Amino acid sequence: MAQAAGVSQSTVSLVLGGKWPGRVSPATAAAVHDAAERLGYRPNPAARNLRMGTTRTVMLMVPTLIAPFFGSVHAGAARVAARHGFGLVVYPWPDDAGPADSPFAASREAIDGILASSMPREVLAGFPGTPVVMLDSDPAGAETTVNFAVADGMRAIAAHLGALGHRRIGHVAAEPDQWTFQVRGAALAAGVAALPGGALTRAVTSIDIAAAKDAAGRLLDAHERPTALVCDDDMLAAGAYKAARARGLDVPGDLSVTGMDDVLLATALEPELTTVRLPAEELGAQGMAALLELLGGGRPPSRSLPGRLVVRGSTAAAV
Amino acid sequence: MAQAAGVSQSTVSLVLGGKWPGRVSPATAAAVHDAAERLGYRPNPAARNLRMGTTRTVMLMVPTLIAPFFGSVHAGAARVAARHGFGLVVYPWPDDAGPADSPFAASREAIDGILASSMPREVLAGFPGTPVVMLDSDPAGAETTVNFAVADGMRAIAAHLGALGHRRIGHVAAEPDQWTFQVRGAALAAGVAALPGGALTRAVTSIDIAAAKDAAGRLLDAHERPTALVCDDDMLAAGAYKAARARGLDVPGDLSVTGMDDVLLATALEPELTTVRLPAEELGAQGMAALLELLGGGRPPSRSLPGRLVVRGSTAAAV
DNA sequence: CATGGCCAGTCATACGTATTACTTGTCGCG
DNA sequence: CGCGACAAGTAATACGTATGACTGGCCATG
Repeated sequence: MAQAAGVSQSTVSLVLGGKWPGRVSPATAAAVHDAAERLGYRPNPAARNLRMGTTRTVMLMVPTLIAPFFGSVHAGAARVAARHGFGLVVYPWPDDAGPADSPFAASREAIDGILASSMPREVLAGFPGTPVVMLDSDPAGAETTVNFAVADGMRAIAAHLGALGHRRIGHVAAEPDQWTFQVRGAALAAGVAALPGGALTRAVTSIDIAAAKDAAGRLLDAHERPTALVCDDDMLAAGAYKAARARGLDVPGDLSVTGMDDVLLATALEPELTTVRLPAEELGAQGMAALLELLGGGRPPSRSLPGRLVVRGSTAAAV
Repeated sequence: MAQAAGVSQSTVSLVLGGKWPGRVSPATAAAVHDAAERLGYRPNPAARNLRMGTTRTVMLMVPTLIAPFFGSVHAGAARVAARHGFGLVVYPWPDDAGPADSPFAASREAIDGILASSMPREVLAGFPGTPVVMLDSDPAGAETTVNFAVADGMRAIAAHLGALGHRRIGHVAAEPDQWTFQVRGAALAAGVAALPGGALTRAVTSIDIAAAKDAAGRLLDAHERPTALVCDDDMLAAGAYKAARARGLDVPGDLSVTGMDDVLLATALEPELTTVRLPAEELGAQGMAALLELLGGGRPPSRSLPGRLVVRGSTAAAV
């Protein structure tokens, strides 16, 4: 390449690196660019970063990409990473793998940092010393976190239902192994307790439509049937709809239902779901920004992003 | 590191590389591993690949990761890539970006190959000389492709509806800018033509629930209302459900509806959707396998993966 | 005319690993 | 004892780029 342009390798580097404007004459620079074009030459990025000992690649760890929520997180993170010239490898954590036999064990050294969304802290054990920003996770840890203000969201739902006259409220709860679901549960309990005469019942389920249908069914079959079901996330609400229909209950005529997250599913359901919109893409973007700041030697603070109650057709006045 | 273990750098490389079993005495190997453990030392993967001029990273290009379908494709591709020690960067193509100003332009040289799913061929123009495998794309091109047998799927749907007595069939069609939708449309037309007395009407829509509702509504408001709506994908079927409900039509009592893909949404709808299951994860896995074979100097053949009709509650005998 | 400063490039080296070729020591065997 | 085979480790080099130090030419200034 150097001889093709009739200059030294150093000059090629100066031109193509672009960091030293004015360091090289326009004519020579043009010759280099021309030769590069002709040969289809591209600088080897690995060699480029060799000196600084960095890969300019970060890893996103998510439980799965099949849930659209994490697709949105990725989109936000990828946008910010790309703008800073960082590559982003995604890491869907397989259910059955421990830190040791994870499929990405081979490339675990090939990254500068980790953005972990909704992951248990243990999975980071395999990556000692790697800078980490955690999303949607317990902020009590040492790592910088970016979270949603889910407690506010749950309180807003409780207040919304309270204003509609609901008092007996059922909670279709996800298993509290994730921090966010612990918070959601506690906030809902507090919100319902704040209603005069408010009473909360709860059924726990895995995040699966059929399982949620069963759990919601248990609540609906109780002696004093709740007039509203608050679901920990939108997918669980789909199960609640099914349980209601199976019992001939109309949503929202006989039963109000709410979700949380506002993924695509929320508007696919009929009636469309009242839920709290969590800005997933913003979560990814702010998390990535924090991680890059961390990599740059900064000390980014933990943050919390507000959600917004979106009232659609699944809630109505209590009967 | 070398001196910490009391050996030469070469020996460290021999031990940690692991490619030369028996080349080094067990005692020395243990000493090296021990020192590495103590120092938290990890070989720099960039330097590792420097010699072979490869990055051991491939790029997945998808229109978006927010659609669960592409999440599944990614999962399959990531699994295979990881097993071969390849990193995988994901590339959601932004609607508004041309090849030039794409957010990943900066890292475009940092990859060995491209796996492009459901992407227009033009986006590859910015990556001359890079090995490519295309998924869900026109197999007429020069690249190796891995596709679904969507034509078979559509014919299976037509036959299923035909067996239920349906003759007037409406097609809620996605815009035919993607190859797969052209094939789906043609195959459905052929399948309906094969039914005695079969008649097909068509309304085109963007892939959006509200737009699909409008398109389905147009078909349902026609003089001779179709008794079944065939939708080009599951999300469009959600719109068809809405159009039916808005007109007081029961699914499947008054109207049968089918989708294609079998994403999560299909079982979240009520009634659950009759659709064709396309093995998205398998698509990603086979595509990645083909790409890795290509990178290894092979010439992988193009393939087509069969779908499978999944009959659920949204289809019934014609009235 | 001598000097110093700047411009445009080049030289040399460093980055961290893989690999080839070499060295050293040991052992077995004739 | 002499030789070759072999085991275990090291030296040297290559990979491709970034960058600080250096060089030669040119011009302006005194």
